[in-house]
Amino acid sequence: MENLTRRQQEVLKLIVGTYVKTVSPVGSRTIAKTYSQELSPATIRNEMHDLEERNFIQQPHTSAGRIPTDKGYRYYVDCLMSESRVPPHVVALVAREYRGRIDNMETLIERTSKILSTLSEQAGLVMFPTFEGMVLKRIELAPLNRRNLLVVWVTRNGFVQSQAVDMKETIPAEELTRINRFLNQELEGMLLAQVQTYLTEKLERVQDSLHVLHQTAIDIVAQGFPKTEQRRLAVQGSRYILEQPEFQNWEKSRRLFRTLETREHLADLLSSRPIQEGVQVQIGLEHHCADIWDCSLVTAQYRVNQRTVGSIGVLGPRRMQYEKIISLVDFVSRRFGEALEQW
Amino acid sequence: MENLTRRQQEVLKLIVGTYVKTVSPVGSRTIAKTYSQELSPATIRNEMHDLEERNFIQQPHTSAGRIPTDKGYRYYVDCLMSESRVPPHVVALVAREYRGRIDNMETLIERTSKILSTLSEQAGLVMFPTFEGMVLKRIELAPLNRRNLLVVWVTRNGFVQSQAVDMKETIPAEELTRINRFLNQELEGMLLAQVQTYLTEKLERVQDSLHVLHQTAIDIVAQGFPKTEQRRLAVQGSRYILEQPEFQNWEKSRRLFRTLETREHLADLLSSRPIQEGVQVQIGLEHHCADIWDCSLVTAQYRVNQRTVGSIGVLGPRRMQYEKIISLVDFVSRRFGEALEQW
DNA sequence: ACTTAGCGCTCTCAATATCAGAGTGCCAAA
DNA sequence: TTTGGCACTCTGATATTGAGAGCGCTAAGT
Repeated sequence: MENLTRRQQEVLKLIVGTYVKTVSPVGSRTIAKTYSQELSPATIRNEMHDLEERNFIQQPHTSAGRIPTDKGYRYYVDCLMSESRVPPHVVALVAREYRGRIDNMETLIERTSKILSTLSEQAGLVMFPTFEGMVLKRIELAPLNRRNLLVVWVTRNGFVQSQAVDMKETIPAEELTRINRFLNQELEGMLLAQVQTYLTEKLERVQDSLHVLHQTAIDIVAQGFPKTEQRRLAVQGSRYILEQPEFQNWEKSRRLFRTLETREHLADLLSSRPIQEGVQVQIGLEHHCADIWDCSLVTAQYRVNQRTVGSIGVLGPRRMQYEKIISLVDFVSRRFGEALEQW
Repeated sequence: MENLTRRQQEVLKLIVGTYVKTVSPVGSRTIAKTYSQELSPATIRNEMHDLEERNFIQQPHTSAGRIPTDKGYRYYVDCLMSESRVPPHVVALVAREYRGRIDNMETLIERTSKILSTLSEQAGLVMFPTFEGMVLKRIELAPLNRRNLLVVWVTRNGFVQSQAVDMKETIPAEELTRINRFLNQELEGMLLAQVQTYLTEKLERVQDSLHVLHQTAIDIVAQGFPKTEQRRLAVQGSRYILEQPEFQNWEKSRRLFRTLETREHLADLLSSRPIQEGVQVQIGLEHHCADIWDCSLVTAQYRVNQRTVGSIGVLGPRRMQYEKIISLVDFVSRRFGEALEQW
């Protein structure tokens, strides 16, 4: 981490704070007035000059005030920002949202992204939990017609996934029942990530009369393992970003919405392994997604029974209230994990 | 329908056609040049004056050209528009999209709304099929914990819905199995809309030793009947509307996105009973949704096994190529219905 | 060595003026 | 009924101007 003098730190902090509020470049007078000691604008100007040379701040044009650069925000987030707790009304609101009857996981997830977006006044993102991270409660084979079979997976926390399988030949009803019973006996309570390897190993060990049945069962499980949706992403409140003054520019908002609608990039960003525990902040171009270079992304993973199964996040303009958003994302990720567990 | 002279009709038709292409008010010179007979601009001006008095067209300001009003578009759609078939490349593209393996209904629906939006270059909307309109294949009861039970419904065409039920008291596993078997025996192949009444009537008829079991079964079905999602709506390509020149105005786009994100209004519009068969067109304020007064909505219902179970639509600026969009929506609604059937 | 007053300079933004171009409405003549 | 012609209106692009904000630099003060 680079060295900044105490005064430079304070100046940078004031610049970020003021810019986030006013959305217009911050001049030396403004800083001089809010600065703790009496100092003339000229002195501040000198400090600002240094900060600019070292690329913490920049001028949109000659003789305008300064705005923070990516690096400036980064330093702010890492070193200057004061920790903050979510305010009581947020705690209350989140508790209220999760208290009511929630019929299925989709609703829970939609509601969570809605919570994130209304409280942050920015876009709220929630990755659906990875299927592999969940524990199987029950598996159900439902024939759709002669050749197609629907495999329905119910996890212990009530998440349901289904996947159609195209069978080479019709399987008689009785055999299907036997396979179904066999699968439930074998797999109940197992982590879904382990299901396939477990079955294959089992096949190698057991060489009995049931061999053919086992083989079919493995086939069904392999083909019927949910393929899509693993990276499904719920987005709410993209309109908030549109309302920000810096997105009046329509080329920007075009690009933003392209990214938001495709969801691929976002899903990548959210599901990439984080470097460390806790809340991640990606500022401006740090996330390497050129279409939203002007946005920052604050993410956190959530856990169910100590196991990380997905992540949530907030996407907003680079100029955002990082303290507020970070504490919000942290808080909601925990509560969301708990809600998933209890449910 | 109001009377317009042949010439007035042709002038109106040309105005709509030209305006849709150029997005700027159409003057008398332009019309005079493209008009079938030789006529001077002055003559056209007279006709335009009449059309304006009768509210088919209007001037954005004095001495600008004319643009169609809602009434003008309506007349165009009802009387002037030439029928059109979807071009071969659209037929091919849609066929290709539906040919590939589709793993679950969500994917099918997402893909359909994507088809609508890319081909129309506007927002594509697809209502999920009403659950009540589908036929039950199988019902599955999976205990989540002591008090909660997950009811999983699988329809004949492979759609899966689940709903958690809060039981007053724990039901023993064996009894649950019996209830489950009973429900499957009784309800398989039944239209979901009829399930509840059927069971209640059955209860009244049968007064045997199984009465208590039946009672519990009915309870479970009543509570476990999927409540949400009935009006779930897939939206793709809202960004296309944002790109239209008339939505550069940011107050407009703000309102538009509010509507698109809430989805409630849209779902209402799509699920309201249509006046007649086939494609519906709602122009401008005809849909009584003030937030999108500048948009038109083209919708059609889709059927599975002769039964109407949902609808699809395209939302775009009022100035749209109605021939093209109408034929597209009509075409996709049929193909989508077929895809749902075969699936 | 640090701080500051002051001055000249630059750039933006809003207000204003100007002008060409498009299009109308209407009248009078064909 | 149609049309040529002309005066009038409104927009939109372009240029001009001036006030205001803010900086850099220098020289003087502490």
